[in-house]
Amino acid sequence: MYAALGDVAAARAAFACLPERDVVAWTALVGAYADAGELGEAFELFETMQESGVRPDVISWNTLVSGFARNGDLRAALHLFDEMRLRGVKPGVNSWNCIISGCVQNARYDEALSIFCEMCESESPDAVTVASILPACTGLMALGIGKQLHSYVIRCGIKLNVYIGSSLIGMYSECGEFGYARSVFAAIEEKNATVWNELIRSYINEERMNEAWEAFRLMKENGLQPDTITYNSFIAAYARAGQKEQAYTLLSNMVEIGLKPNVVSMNALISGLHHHGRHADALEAFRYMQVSSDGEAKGWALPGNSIQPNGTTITSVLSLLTDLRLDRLGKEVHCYAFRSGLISNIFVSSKLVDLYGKTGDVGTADKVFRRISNKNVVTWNSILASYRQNRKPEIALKLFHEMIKSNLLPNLVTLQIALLSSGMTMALQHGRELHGYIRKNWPDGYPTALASALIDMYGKCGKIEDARLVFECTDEKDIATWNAIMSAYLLHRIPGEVKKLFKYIEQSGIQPDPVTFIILLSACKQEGSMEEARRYFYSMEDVYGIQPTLKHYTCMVDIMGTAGLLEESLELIQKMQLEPDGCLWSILLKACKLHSNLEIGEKAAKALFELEPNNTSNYMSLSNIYADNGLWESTEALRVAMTEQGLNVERQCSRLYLGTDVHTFEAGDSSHPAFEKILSTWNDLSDRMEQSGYPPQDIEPYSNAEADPLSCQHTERIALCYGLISVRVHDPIRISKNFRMCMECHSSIKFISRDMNREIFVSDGCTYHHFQNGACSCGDMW
DNA sequence: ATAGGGTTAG
Repeated sequence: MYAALGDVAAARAAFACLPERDVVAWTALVGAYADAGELGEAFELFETMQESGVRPDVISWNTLVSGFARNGDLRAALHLFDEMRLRGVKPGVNSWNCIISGCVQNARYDEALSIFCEMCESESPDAVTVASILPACTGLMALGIGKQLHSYVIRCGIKLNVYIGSSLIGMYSECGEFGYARSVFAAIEEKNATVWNELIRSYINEERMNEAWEAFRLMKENGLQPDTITYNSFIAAYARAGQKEQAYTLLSNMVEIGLKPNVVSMNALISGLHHHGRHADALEAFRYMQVSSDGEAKGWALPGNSIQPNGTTITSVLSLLTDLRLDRLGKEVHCYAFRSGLISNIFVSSKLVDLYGKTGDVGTADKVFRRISNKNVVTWNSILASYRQNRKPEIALKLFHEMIKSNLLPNLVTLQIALLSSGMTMALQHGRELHGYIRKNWPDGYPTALASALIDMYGKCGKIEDARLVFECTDEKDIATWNAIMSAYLLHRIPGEVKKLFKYIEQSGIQPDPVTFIILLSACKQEGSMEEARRYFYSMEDVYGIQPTLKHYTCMVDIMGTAGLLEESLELIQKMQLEPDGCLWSILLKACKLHSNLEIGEKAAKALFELEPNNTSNYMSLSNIYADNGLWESTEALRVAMTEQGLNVERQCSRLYLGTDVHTFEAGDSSHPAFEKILSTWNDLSDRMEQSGYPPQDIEPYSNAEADPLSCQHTERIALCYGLISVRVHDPIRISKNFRMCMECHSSIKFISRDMNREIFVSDGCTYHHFQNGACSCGDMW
């Protein structure tokens, strides 16, 4: 009795008074401790029972197994289940039910199903088994197995009770089989609130709100009171639809009829509104339940109620703060997660890695990542994406290999990030290895999303033919596939092919997306065909119903500005319905420089620095403009202004790819073992350039270690020299650097490509240069 | 003495 009441101490006292302790008494005590979550104690009692000569029977084992499983230690539960069989105790149907429901409760649906199959070899599943395994089918969207279980229930004459019935409705409704869901509902003789809730949810899932409310009314008519879960389902529906007022009305309705909104109600509000893009409203909902640092409730809208955030809350909120780039509040939530222990929730910790990665603090992202003990694929994907987004793709690739070594299987997202990272670093060999891996794991054709990522990778690695091959071999092309091949041609400066591909798109009736037009407009820019760009730009809305975004306007300003139509560009900016951003102004600024239009140029610069006072790259581009015009004093003034504002400029560095090895050359760093050789190689080249009549190269590659961070520090020359020494003669040299190349480097590499007869690729964050025979694919425009 | 359903999340 005490065990059932959850009073462990009383149960223990009662147990101590027993004159005789049989297996039933011992097991009851073990169960009491297991229920209380005191697993260590439960296990010790189990041992003590055996030491005192009482042999555990099958129910004792079941008690222990389910105790561990329910308290989240599935590993131990599985181990005990094996141990039981090793000790010659044959598991009964109940034992199988214990371990299966344990797996399901821990969301290990695949494991649950395989144990279920094992069970079917020796036992017949009963009503409890079916009710336990059905949620696994729902979780895996395994409609086929679910249907088989349904027919098993009918065939064996198992009564369609509320447990099996509600699980079946849930399964069918989750799999989109609403008709089946309704007929199961009709077949349940004694319906309870759960069954009605499932029916309502099936209507909500089908977006039939009128029927959902009709069911709500009928539920009451049949004498069943809607409960918190009923209301939460409606709240979630309205929040997802962005209907904040309706959702809040339901909250107060709940309170009026004496129901307490719980943490799920609030989570539904937060995540629903967030998904609908109502970020401010979602944040407001969280503030209602926010807890201050001393643990006191700051103010929950409904008096007398304070709802503690749980793992789901924190996950949703972190996701929201990431989208809003509110890293300061994110840190507060991080502290809260730490204090409350929610940090051990894998959803929470993965989201934290995401947050820090997306807000540019990859160092903290890495620290959080390292401390996660139960890393899964999503955790790894988060850290890989963080490094990639923070322009450290070579670390992303290194971690990818670490992940493989730790025996975790990469998923589609992992492979996408790895391919993107390979493309970014031009790590062709990595990319090829990934391609091999993908072919091996999807022998009958891989998902289209991976095809697009492969096309992107080959394009960025300079292998346009391979990109084309993957494109041609992809049967089910979606718009992303087309965009990928088009942007590969764009990268290789073959705008004619981009437009040709778009013609196919038009002819085959595929709907282009906003990205398609960015690529198209950029192709027009490469060709300098302004009229065509205009036509595409206006056809977006008129023909395809796509609203131009800021990026499209930026392309247009770029093209028109380059063509010298500065007044018209400014007009376009002023006429558009969108707020111009820094990027748009900086493009206009560049065009103004090109045509020496100081008047509009100053307007653009003023707007730019107002918008992004802390963006170092803006100063970079302005500095480049000054430098190109020989305005050294202005460059210096800019550098002083930046120092005064405490801005740090990212160190310049170039990377050279040798197979899967990456050599990094940072500005001012002469620690490379081949330093002397690099220097002498450069001196030789310098001499040869001078003899050939190239303009004198007055910049020593290592001389300006502490120099102005805004001027090019020519790290690509160092990388190139090392490449000339170490890359096999007929292999291309691949370099990527984090800043735009300067004019001098560009012309000297052109020279070297002819003089040394080498193929050289340089990606400089602005564009992609392919040097061959003294020419560059960028046509000297970048 | 053991086992069964529903709302929120990447």
